[in-house]
Amino acid sequence: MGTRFDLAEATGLPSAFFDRPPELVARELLGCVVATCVGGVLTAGVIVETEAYLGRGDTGSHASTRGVTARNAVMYGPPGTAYVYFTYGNHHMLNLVCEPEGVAGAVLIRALRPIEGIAEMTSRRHGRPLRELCDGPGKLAAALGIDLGDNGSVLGEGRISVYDGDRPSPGEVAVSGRIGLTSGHELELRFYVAEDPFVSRGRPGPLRPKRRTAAQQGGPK
DNA sequence: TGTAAGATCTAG
DNA sequence: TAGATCTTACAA
Repeated sequence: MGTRFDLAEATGLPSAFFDRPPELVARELLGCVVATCVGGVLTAGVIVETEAYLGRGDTGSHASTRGVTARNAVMYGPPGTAYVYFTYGNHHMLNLVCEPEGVAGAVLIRALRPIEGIAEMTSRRHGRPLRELCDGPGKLAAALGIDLGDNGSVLGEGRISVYDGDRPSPGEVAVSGRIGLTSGHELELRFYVAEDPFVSRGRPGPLRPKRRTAAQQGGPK
């Protein structure tokens, strides 16, 4: 790996690739390439870390709500579309929708190894070093220029495309619990390339539950 | 309508 | 380690 990404020779992943259970897709996305073309600038990176999110029975998933909501509707959409959402007030997350239309499922892209448009990514990440450009879901979305405008876009037809790449051997793939969840973290649905320096630094398990109350927030923002 | 929680990141 | 940021879901 480590070869320069060539769009002309890259093979876009077909929707059939995503028309499968998220845990399968999440594992097989490792080594594939996510690319965006925002403002005429191409940026791309090799996927080194993913998490699978399932449907109603997965308490860590946005699809665990009582039914389809305005936010999670895209998770029930056709496979091979982008599900982008905004969280924690300042971060966008990139997910790829899996399963047939009508069935909720998605894979969160958690970390990339930058390979194309590094200067642009560095600019979008305010001069952060290469290792820190895409080593987290919020970071990679920022580096790739992804925002809510990409939510629901079909891969390869909008600004986001996903291409086949050099998959790691089974021995290089590690599995763990998902990161940052207070519920559902016990499920081993996080897949990453072991020993890869671009994998995020997060650790499995629940985040601290401490929150400010409305009174502590001290009025409108 | 109000409250609580959240698939995070960064500064100190 | 704690704070910033604000959208979403759900209960009352």
